[in-house]
Amino acid sequence: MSEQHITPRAKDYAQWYQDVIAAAQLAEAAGVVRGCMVVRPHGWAIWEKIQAELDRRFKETGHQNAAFPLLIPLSFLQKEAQHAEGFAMECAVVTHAGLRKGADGKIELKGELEEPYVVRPTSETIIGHFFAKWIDSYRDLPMLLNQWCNVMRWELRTRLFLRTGEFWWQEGHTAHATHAEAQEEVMRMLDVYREVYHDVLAVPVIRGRKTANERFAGALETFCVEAMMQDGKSLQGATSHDLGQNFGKAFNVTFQNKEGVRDFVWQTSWGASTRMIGALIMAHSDDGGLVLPPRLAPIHVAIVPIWKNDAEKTQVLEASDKLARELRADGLVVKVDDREAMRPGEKYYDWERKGVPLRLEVGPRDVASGTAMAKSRIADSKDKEKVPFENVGVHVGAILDRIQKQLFERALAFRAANIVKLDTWADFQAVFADTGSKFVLAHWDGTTETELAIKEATKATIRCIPLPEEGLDDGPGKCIKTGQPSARRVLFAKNY
RNA sequence: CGGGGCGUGGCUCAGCUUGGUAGAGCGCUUGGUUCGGGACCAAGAGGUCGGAGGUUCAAAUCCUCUCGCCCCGACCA
Repeated sequence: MSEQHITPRAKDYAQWYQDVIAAAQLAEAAGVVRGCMVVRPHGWAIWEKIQAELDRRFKETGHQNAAFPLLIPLSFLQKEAQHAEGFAMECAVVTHAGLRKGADGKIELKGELEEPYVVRPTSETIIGHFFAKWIDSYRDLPMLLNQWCNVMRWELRTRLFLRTGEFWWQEGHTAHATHAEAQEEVMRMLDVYREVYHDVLAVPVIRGRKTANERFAGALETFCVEAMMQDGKSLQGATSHDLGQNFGKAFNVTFQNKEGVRDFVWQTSWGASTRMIGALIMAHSDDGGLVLPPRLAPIHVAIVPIWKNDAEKTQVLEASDKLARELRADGLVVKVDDREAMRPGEKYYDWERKGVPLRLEVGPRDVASGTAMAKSRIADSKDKEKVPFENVGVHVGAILDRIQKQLFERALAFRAANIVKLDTWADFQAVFADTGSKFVLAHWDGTTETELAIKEATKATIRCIPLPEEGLDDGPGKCIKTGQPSARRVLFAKNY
């Protein structure tokens, strides 16, 4: 409603990001709770769409949803040493239950708990506990669960959607009889994430394996999908972990195999969070505000009626409502913007900053000609096209499909223009000078020491070791920093 | 958690140096005129100046503490 200024990307990318979120009313800092956010209805509607797309695919691949406690006994966290170490610093802890009125009349804490609870930063431990209870035979496997929930990580520095104290996500947890089966699951879910990013968010991603240094605390291997943002930085879009038997051993999750031999289960976990909304914003949005791919847009079409007097108003509103009814019959969400106090131009800006993919203008001239003026969110403001009232659903559907496709292609082209293979340290440093970043495919000698030295020197990190299927490698070479032998190129970038 | 910046009607900010009863623009409400890319006129409503304590006859302003937000770093995904 109120006019919002959006800082241009070129001027201040971080400020632009915040402005887009505010202008589209996606979320805001809670303020009263440090580092936490309030997701406003428009933001949550996008999340619900993402959830629906993921959830459908989880079910199609045999998973069931369940729910586990928000609070985890502190002792659980301690059972897997690496895991505990990895999350120790960011755990919020519940130490008291109940309140009472103190001597000064103020509310104070009452009963101290014998064993404190940790507010879940992730649920491997508590789910491990229940897996141990539920799994006894190879016939109980595989166990394929997922939960949609919120988690808390006490981050020192937060940014809306990208890193907040509390965030919403899904975490899949599975147990298998063999390592091979678990490994298959890890890749299957990684591909689910890739599919949703490509087909729904219209954001191209690169699948890869994390280095030991970047691995999930407690995992054997961590895989990820990495997406390029418009400033050339990378954002980890989702992760899928091969937990090996680490949690099986920590929580004594065992089963008897066909031969009657007892063994620890092989587990996986995989997750994607509200951070996906951050990826969406930074991949597609522009200086005019939010840009949403049609498949995620809570509102697909905004119809703006244009009138000068009551007679025209009646006429254009009637036509607009009719169009809306037809489009809704096709399953689209349509708003007829009949607000009296606002002129058409202001309505255009309003829907644009909210990311609505398509606007239809319906004025007296349009009613006379039986067509509406259609304006795609990603087209130039002068670039409007006529859409006939007749079979409007077919035409609008085609335009929305086209926008979905254009967004993906635009993002893909941007990434192609900003991904480079480099073989000299000087070139490498030049790319990451100041605040610069691209996707750099370069050789690395495989040691954590070199990885950290490169980070120290350039702030770029190894985002992943791309899977062979990504087709980004071209054989062995020499490490860009040390000159030592390297088997393959890895992906470097600054990251969110 | 270290360094820096900022908290004043819904929003952007002025006022603070040099204490003296809180301002502007936008937005909002009402009425009217407008309406094909951010309209205009008129009349209104709206603020314990982030919070607590202190100094003072008097604090948005000075001092101390504290909370929150933003940026850089460290940590993290």
